Amino acid sequence: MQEFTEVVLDIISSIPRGKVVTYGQVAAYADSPRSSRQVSRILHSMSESYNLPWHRVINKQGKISLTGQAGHAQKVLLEREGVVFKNNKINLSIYQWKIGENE
DNA sequence: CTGCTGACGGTTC
DNA sequence: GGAACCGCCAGCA
Repeated sequence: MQEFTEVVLDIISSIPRGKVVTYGQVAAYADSPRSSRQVSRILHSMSESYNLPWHRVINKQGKISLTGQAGHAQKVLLEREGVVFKNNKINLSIYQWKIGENE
């Protein structure tokens, strides 16, 4: 068992292309189901310097939490990976990745 | 060390 | 069905 941050980063870097995960999923897998906020915090902090697919992390609403430029960029990145946006939202039933299932 | 903040989630009203 | 509130816990000043 590593640090919360370590686990989160590991998960983010393990998200398969064309799939997405929610903050709650990552937090739960990192042994902190209530730390969904920290997930976003880590992403924002680490993804700037690391090559992390932060755009594959969204909220439970299937939407992008960010607004404006950043949110738009994330949408574009996901669409490039084959993710289809439904009314500016993602169908989690299809694109939500099961952590630990398979890469 | 203390306190505040926050890409959110779940529950309650 | 939707809005509001609380909880949670790692970073950072």
